[in-house]
Amino acid sequence: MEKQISKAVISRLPRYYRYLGELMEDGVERISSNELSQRMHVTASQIRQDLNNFGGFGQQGYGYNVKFLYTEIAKILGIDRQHNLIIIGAGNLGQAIANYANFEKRGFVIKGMFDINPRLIGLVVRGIEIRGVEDLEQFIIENEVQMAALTIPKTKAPEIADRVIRAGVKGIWNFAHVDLNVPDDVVVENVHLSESLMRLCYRVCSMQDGKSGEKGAS
Amino acid sequence: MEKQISKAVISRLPRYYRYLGELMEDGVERISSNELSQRMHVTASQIRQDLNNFGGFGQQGYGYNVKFLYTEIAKILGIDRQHNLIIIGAGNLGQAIANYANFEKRGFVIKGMFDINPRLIGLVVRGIEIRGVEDLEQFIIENEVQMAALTIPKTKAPEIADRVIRAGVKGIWNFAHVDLNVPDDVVVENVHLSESLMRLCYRVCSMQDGKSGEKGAS
DNA sequence: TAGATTGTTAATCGATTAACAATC
DNA sequence: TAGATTGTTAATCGATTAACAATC
Repeated sequence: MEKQISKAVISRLPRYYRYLGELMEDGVERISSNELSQRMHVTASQIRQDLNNFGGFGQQGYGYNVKFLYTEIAKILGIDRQHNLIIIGAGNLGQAIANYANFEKRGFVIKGMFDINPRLIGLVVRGIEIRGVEDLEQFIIENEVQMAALTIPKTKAPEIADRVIRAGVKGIWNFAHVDLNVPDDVVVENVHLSESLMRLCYRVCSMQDGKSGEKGAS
Repeated sequence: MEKQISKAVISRLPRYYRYLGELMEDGVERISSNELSQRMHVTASQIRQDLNNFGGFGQQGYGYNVKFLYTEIAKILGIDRQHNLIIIGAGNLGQAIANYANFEKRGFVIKGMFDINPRLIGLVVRGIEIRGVEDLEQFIIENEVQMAALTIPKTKAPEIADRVIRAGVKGIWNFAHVDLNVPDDVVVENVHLSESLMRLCYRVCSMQDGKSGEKGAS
């Protein structure tokens, strides 16, 4: 059994990936953990520690090759492969995700969109036809759909989650304000926008109530 | 100087709040840390520890009064007060936020929406007119806007952030894929959707590569 | 009172940071 | 070789969990 990587480390990887992508665009070839740490406002120690969970990507006296590290992190995250995705809930949020072009660059292919609203069914968003949820199971199987984004109300989410999981979906990107119970071999990534806004609210308020700074990283 | 509350604690408060709200809807009057811990899949110890950062809300032998705790957490989060909000970027994501009715329940009032696209300017979303960004500063001052949601491309975000901050905004809800540099008295809450999707991807992939479970909480 | 459950201290666990030998 | 910077171990720090006295 391989060493377990902590969730804290995983959640930092996409940010490293983003910074490395920008460095590549700027034509930077190599970078030291120290330089990167200053740009990212983290410690160099943490960067080296994080990366070494997955292997020695650097070279003493030189640092890290930006391009190489970029592709290695892509491999670690699994975004070097293709992932078939569907979006359930074709409202504004669902359409926002469908329209977000960058996802396709990272191997995420939006295979279909679904809704229960008859007015939306048949519409085409970014070349993707909106379907009724009747077709869900068959579509998932036929298109080897691995992940589903749930941009639907919390009342519908648990039932729809069960259905897509039974049809073979392994990852749920959950925007509904509810915690989903899923089997051990399925993962849920929650995006609870209202909770995010409340956290912002807390921080704004405690700032104004005179408490100086804050603890912890963003 | 008051004791600093760790970010980990803060980020759990909205979830407690959500569960307590649901308990209220179900007509539950009191709950013990133990019962709540089972529903939420956290330890009872953590619940008591978290709440005691802010005061003794419970009663020995009884537990916690659901309604009381609910309103106390609202006070802690600052969502018992009104907060004026604007949305900059009236695309799908901006509109999704504007349409999300629940925010208004929690004291968040969307005062205005802004965009640079002339096609969108003048349109009305949920009773809110979309304005051009020329009017930004004046609008913020006149409407006592405290927070701004940035649903714009990463290229525009830093400049717009600077402008709203200069006009008095204290909290930025940042959906752009860029890290914003802000003064000490301004807070940024990031919602980086692409990073969230990458985390999901990692977890789906490592699940499939045979590694059994995971560490840490969602 | 007896039972239940909190508030809080102490123990454990994990994550971050510091330090430095290895090595390019 | 000398200088730079990693990989990695050890030290520190913080967060979570366990335990239990206080108390309703």
